[in-house]
Amino acid sequence: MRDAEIRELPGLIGERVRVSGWLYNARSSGKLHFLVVRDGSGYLQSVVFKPAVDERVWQEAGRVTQESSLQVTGTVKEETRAPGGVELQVEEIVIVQLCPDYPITPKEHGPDFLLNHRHLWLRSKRQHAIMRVRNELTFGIRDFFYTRHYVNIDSPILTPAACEGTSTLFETDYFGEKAYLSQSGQLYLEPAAAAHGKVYCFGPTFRAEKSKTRRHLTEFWMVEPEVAWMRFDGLLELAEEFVSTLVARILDRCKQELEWLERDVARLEPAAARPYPRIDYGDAVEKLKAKGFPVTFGDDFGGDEETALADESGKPILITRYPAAIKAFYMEPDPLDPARALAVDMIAPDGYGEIIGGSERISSPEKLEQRIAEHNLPLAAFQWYLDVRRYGGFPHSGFGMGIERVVTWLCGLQHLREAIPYPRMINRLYP
RNA sequence: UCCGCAGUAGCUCAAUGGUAGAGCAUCCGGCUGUUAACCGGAGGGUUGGGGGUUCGAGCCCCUCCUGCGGAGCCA
Repeated sequence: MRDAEIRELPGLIGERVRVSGWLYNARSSGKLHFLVVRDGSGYLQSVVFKPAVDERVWQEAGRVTQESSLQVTGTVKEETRAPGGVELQVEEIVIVQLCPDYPITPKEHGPDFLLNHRHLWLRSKRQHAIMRVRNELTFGIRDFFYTRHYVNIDSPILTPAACEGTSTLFETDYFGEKAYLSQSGQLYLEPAAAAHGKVYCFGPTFRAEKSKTRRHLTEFWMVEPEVAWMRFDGLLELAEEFVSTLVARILDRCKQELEWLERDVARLEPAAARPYPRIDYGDAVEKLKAKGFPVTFGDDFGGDEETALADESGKPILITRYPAAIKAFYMEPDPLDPARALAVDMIAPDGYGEIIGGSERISSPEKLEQRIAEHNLPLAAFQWYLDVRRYGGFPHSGFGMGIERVVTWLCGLQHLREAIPYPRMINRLYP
């Protein structure tokens, strides 16, 4: 007899194993108990047949409750009637802890109830699948950059001032001074690009905006590459290659999870191939006008507008060259039209919204200083950032991608809050 | 901050202004192949808080609280 994880069992047919886990669900008839055990690596139908076991084992099988921790020992058997094609013929059961009144039943629950029990909700099959996809995505991101010789540079979370001067920040006391939780690692990444060439940061980001939509969290994870000498065209190429590579990886390695999530994979497959459609901001405005949206040149797009612009094919789209006035201060003006910025947003299809925002950065110290003044930002706080231009200025570009929005899209979720283990939103800090 | 929707059993939801109900969960019983198993029985309620109208309020009115969705802002 050996200890085994459930994922190994298809290769252990006929062997006697012990599995440690939790009771996921139970069904019984007069002389049979079907105990579905989960151990994190999979789900196992364990069959207890009354004539085949001691009376004590039969009694234990009858009293074990949902989510009780237990160890089952028996013989692995190929069985087409069992989910997964393998089941365990039980000889011994040890209940480690009998679980009383598990709150989350196999029936429906509302979002508020489930979020109050997020620490338990994570055990459910659907949440398990989402976290597996998230895990594959974050590992795929690091793999993507590592194999292309990017260096991971972690940005600080506690910062002395607003990075972009737009969003509302969480303020905290820092030994008598004010400090803020970071809303972007980008500004700290640019100096590192001068040190290593190709860099990225990957960490939590905080926005104190009182947003109440399915697309917003107050704490979310963002990955931000920054590349020295990369111009705007190169940035568009990078964003496309990045997202298509990640989608292909998920389709290849998370088939089971996407099936459990009932994700329409055919809707995701087009995004695994390049190129993605690109549309100039000005053309996007015209397209929206033709569709009856009350937009004028200079407006930013809302959720409905983004959805209307999205491609029919299931590919994300790139919207390029936004008006400078509605974009961040550090973005390089378009040489063809200084009122525009070399900025790009990537919009996921099917209403999942913006997943990437990026730009070429201003490389001239004079131009940057002027922009800081125009945005009424405190010049003194940005001296170190201006140094990137003063001491060997160079063209560079980068973007930020929101992890939860991508997970939401990949998994086909209705709400961003399911895409992170412990969502932080307005009115929700527990558990 | 603004607009809209909602709050009834542990959970998901019903209930013309007239005796508060069902399914699931829990407990008891039945069934040798179940797939959110099924069948029978039992217990379980200050209808979010406060005030008002009425012979009578879960339902109508006022107010507060909480949650959800959207706008703004963004990834």
